[in-house]
Amino acid sequence: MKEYERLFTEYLEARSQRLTQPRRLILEAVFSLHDHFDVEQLYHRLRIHNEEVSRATIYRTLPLLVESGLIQHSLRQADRDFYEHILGHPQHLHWICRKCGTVVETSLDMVLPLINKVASQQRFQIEDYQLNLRGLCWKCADNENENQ
Amino acid sequence: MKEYERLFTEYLEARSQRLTQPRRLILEAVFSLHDHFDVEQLYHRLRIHNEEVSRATIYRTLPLLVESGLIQHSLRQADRDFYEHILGHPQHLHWICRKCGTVVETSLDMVLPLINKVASQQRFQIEDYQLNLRGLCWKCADNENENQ
DNA sequence: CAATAAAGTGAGATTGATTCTCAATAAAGG
DNA sequence: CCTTTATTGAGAATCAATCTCACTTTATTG
Ligand SMILES: [Mn+2]
Ligand SMILES: [Mn+2]
Ligand SMILES: [Zn+2]
Ligand SMILES: [Zn+2]
Repeated sequence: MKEYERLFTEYLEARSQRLTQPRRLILEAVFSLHDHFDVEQLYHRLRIHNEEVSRATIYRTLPLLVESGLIQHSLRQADRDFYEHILGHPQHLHWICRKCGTVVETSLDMVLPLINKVASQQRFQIEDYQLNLRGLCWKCADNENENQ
Repeated sequence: MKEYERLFTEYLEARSQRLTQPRRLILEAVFSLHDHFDVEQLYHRLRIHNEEVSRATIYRTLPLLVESGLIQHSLRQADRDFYEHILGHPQHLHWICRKCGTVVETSLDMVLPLINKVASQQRFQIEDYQLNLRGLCWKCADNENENQ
């Protein structure tokens, strides 16, 4: 049994909830993706593999995965919420191009200790890191200059 | 003439746009607020002062203020976009309590040089800083423990 | 293996922030 | 004034996210 299955089961059982078939399918899909995803992408990913789960169930399951610490809501783009699994993934910065939508990740190693220090100083329990920089990637910046 | 008026006028004129009465009212309201605000708050702020501007115009003006560098879209909370004016305000971190909604700001002085360095390395033009940490403030964390 | 209770699901309706449309109005420049 | 161009307001439209509720799974018990 994979670790994320064990953790999710534990989380659910502690609250008298069940690891049902739809939830298991969503969990597997989430960990099969290695990129940021939104509900629509997850929905189609499941359909492609003939694993039909309703959108409503996806919308209901994502908060459970967030609460259990397996995924994180880390971006908002094009009026949609994007998630990514975080189990085993170090926190990072997101560089989001407002024009082409590309998302680049860079290390937070230099910064995380400082952030955690501030957190403990004010006794703040961090649940989600949303450390996002929006602007123009170099390609799109070059294009804007060309076309004035 | 205040600096933000001058800057906004310059921005508009460079694009053959006009500093109209509604836009001027919105601009003044934005700089009269010293906190994060959303469209609804701005709308009511204006109404209170008998300065009626339609929501549509507010929604149309905010992107202009963002583009001109006077304000920033820095938070999303309770399904709403929140802005704050940034002219003369140093960038900062946001600590957002998911339970009571409180937003605390802390300095970015230690971190900003590192971020800017990474930005120039990858030639990324930053337009908005959305450096947000979500979780529980100490008060809400204490409450959760009390009530198990 | 039923039978029962509790938790979960899917389809479709609903909500609500944001965007769009378009006729009417305001600003700029002669 | 007059003309041109930009802007506005009211209400309709959009669409991600949430909610409702009858039906289905799952777990438990005898
Ligand atoms: Mn990421
Ligand atoms: Mn702020
Ligand atoms: Zn780009
Ligand atoms: Zn709180």
